[in-house]
Amino acid sequence: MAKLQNGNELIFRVAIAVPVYRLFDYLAPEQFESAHIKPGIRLEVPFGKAKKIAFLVECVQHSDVAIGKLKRVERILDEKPLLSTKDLALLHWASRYYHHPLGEVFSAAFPVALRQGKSVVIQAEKRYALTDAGKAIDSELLKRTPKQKSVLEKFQAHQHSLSEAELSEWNENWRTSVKQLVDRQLLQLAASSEFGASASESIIRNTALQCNPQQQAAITAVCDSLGQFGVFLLEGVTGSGKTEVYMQIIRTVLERGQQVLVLLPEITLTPQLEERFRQRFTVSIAISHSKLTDRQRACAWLTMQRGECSILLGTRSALFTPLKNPGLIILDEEHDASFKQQEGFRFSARDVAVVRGKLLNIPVLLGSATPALESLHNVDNKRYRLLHLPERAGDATAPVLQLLDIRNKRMQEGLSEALVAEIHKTLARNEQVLLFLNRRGFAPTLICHGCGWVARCGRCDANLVIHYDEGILRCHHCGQEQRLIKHCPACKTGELTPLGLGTERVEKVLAELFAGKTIVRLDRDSTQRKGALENYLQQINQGSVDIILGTQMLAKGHHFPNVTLVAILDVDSGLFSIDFHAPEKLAQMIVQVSGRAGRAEKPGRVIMQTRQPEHPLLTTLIRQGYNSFAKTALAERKDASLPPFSYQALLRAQALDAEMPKLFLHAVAELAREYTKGHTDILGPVAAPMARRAGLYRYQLLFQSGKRPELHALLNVLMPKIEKLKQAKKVRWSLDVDPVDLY
DNA sequence: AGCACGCCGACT
DNA sequence: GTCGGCGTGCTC
Repeated sequence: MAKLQNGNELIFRVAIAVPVYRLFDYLAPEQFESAHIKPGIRLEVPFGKAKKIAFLVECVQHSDVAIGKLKRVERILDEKPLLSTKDLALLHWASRYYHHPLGEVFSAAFPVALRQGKSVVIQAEKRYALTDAGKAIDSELLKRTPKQKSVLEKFQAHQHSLSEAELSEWNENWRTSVKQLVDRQLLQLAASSEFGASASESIIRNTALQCNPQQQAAITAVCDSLGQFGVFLLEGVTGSGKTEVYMQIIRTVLERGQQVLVLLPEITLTPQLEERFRQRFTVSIAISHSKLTDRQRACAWLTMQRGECSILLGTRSALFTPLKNPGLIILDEEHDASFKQQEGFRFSARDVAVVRGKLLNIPVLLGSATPALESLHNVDNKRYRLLHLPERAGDATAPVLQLLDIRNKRMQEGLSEALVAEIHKTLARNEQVLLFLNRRGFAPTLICHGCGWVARCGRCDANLVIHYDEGILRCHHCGQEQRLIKHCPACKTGELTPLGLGTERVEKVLAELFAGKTIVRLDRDSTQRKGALENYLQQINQGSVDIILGTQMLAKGHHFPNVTLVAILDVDSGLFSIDFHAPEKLAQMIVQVSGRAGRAEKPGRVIMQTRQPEHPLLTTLIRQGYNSFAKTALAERKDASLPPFSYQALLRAQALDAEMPKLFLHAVAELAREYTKGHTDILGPVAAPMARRAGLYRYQLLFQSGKRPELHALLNVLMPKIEKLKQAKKVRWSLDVDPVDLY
């Protein structure tokens, strides 16, 4: 029934993943079942020369486009929408809030396979489990078939089934051995879904740990609020037992027959948590992050959508996964900047999670040892409820933080004599040392001792970083590389000298100073190889490593129980950034790195080398802790009318031409001034902190208002006009609502 | 984002 | 005389 009663054709208004702030109208397909026509269904439509997948937004009777120009929907792909009405409302909200085209927002919510129009019938990946015979057998009996023996041991070490993906992650060549073990009836194909454990069957596998009163209070607070919206900020230092709190709350949610979405900032953190969850819960757990194949992600998405799986563990992009029976959203390490998407649809997974929780009427649990200032502010204004875990669980004591004044001290490649002595003492006690330096490579600068020439990137406003191991100079911003040169290209005579410190360089001096000790360097360069990080972590935890040296990567999640001394080699570099977020990020980094030490019975110490021993950020943090720092920092933000006491949106523009981005933003600023009525400040345009990157010149324009509605009202009128601006066609531009870094 | 249309340089 | 460079504009 394509015709309406009045003789007009029914119009399908759809969203398509193109960077255009507009929906498209189509004629209804030749034939369709009107009962199936619900917002959110996927359609195949002709678009320009190509066919595209579109998402139905609404059906209307009239189109502003001449009827003759309308094309017809080619095919209806779904019998019913894959997203609930509430999740569709969430996407509409996100599109409006982030001023991003609805089609692209829809696209972000779907896994690639479904975005491309694939059918929802996707083969789930196989899982294998031990048979009773497999559980009972002594693996030594298989010593003549070592490959099968090791596979068997892998299964026996876990109490649960393993998926094809997990096996591949462990060892690429598992298939033959698994097949042989299946033939010997030691392994079997696990039930396609472990979910649906009948009520009589237990959801949990092993018993929960004993909780302290604060943990218990947190568990009770969230559990009492199940079935209604509320945001909880679970603040607990490393080792305070946040994960145990999560697991006990999850158990209650599962017992209610509901699902849980757990978001983490990084892929590297998923295996640990997955393992703990699998040890605890019998229900099936889906995983979703960018290192998985499209099929695996689509599979995780669909099993959650159908309610065949109870827990989803994923990164930022898993936020939009539909839940048949939503019960709870957990977002761990909520302060982490990785939750903010930094390109395209620039959403904050934390903020969208809160809105989703509100729409679904379920609680949202945010966890961190170092909550974002914004979240603490939301506690102050009663939007979030604080759940505090002040103590370290068990007997572990908190590490002692101290500043090491290195002014006028003799330094050897960034290491003061005092620090070297401390490292020696620690190693003598057979304990591990962890050194943190947030700069990879050998040295950040190559300078000519003769004429002052510096190796610069030809495409960015940045110096090339020396990577001695690879014999190259590399730009850390655009990735461009060139061979490491020996002679100055400018004066031809001068000697080229590395200036500054990177992890490679510190590693080299450590090898000299602590000859005979095992040193492991953990940074993006040393862990590029698949499985390299896991390998190193295993070595470290087995105690075969004495000194661990690394970047950022060390600050997140991994625990090093035998580390008793942590040193932050260069804390000062974080003190002088132009970005107002820098002190917050630095304080979080210090506390997070500190959390790596002193977990077991051995107390930990944290030494920070500084030339600013009186710096208020450092002294407040050390003497009074993160919360006092946060109070001070929030007070400063308030005085300066910075977020969270004001609201920002940053318009960025870049182009090959040096002038166009500035001209474009000037035109926008001029337009904006016509509409703002003084409620919103228009700051700039100014050159971006890195004015040129990957060959493109970059400018930015900041909008800031004390009232969010004012800011959004301005952006609402501005965006369509920006799109039509003639200068807009000569630059690449993007809007970033609530920017977290001003680069 | 794709993809075609369109007006200026080195090739059979 | 054409092939093709990527600037510009459109997609219901």
